[in-house]
Amino acid sequence: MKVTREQAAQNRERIVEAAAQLFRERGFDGIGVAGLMKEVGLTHGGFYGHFASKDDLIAEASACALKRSLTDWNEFVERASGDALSAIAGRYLSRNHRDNPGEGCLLAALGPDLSRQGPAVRHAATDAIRAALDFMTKLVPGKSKAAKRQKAISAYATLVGTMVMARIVDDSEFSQEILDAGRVALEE
Amino acid sequence: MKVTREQAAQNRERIVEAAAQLFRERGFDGIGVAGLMKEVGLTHGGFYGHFASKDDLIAEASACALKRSLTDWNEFVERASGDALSAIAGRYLSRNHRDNPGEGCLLAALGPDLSRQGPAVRHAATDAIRAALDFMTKLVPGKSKAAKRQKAISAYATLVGTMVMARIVDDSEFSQEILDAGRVALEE
DNA sequence: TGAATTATATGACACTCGTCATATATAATG
DNA sequence: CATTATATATGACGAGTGTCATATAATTCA
Repeated sequence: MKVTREQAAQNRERIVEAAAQLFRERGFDGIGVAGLMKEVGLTHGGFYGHFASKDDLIAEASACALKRSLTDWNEFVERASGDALSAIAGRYLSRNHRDNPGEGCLLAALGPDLSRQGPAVRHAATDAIRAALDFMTKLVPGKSKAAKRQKAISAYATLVGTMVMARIVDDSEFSQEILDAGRVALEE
Repeated sequence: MKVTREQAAQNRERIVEAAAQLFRERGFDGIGVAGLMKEVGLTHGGFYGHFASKDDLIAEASACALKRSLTDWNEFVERASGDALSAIAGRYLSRNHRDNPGEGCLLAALGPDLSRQGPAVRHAATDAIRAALDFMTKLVPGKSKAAKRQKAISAYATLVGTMVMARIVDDSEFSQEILDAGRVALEE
């Protein structure tokens, strides 16, 4: 069975997108090549026509997810009335984001797992984090450029850490308290 | 080969401690039962005399690591001259902690992986997080009890998120900048 | 000392994993 | 239309997984 060049390219992209979602939902080890291809409607053998290895896909899917997050942030900010950081925090620290890691922030869904990956993955993630911080530095209030950057970094870290904690906790009231505390901290 | 009751209990504890370290270093899926027992100097079959399953061990090792972190914090604070939160932040956001996840904070090493675990693990983690936050609430400055608690939660989240980011980044200068930003944020 | 208990060792089980060689069938090209 | 190129399918490989039944040997207890 062969398909159009166009169709093939489209299949490749569907694999990357499915991977980006499933990795965030189940972890890099939580879904295998076979299961992934099945999800896209293909058989596992065809995988290696598109990617050199699973690690290769992990790098690409990670970059894809991070890039997507940044464009989402851009959208929120443009639509937002009021200060930009609160707009982002409101979206990021929502129950919706907490309960749907597959479509959310890669760092909150796979942060520690990323640091255990190979050089390619970590480099892609580093670039994306840099881009996100550059974006955020412009939004954040502060006297000097350095102060703004420092604030941007710590704000991002607070977002990630808050979401990680809110997802671990098995008591929904407690989880909500954590989300609220994060939002308050980013509003002063 | 049989050993003393005492020796057996000691072996069990060594398994838990080795697991607590290796899981933090390699992830829950990064080390198997066989490899773990080998590390302790036993054969893999003996594992099920001590634990009902790998999940069982994951729960116990997680609880062990979290409990240990809290007692460590207690020590730092008692020895510290100056404010307690800065003392904790100084230790937590150090290069030493960043480069040795196996002996560090479980949340920073396995946060998202914890949220994908079964009820037993998540419940143990929830209890430990509650205890850590209770401890931290006492240390943090603030007008009301509620304000102190909110501050404690966001401070913990900032610690975790900062460490997660600092570990992902593959540029050591950038990583240091992230650690510094976290420390500054927790000092105001 | 002799008998019962039990901590560990051995070895196997069914399964999943990532990877790849090969086959097949269709699109692209002349 | 004939030929080449190639996207996917099939099926297998070895290695690793968690789990467990059984054997062994030493401790514990009567």
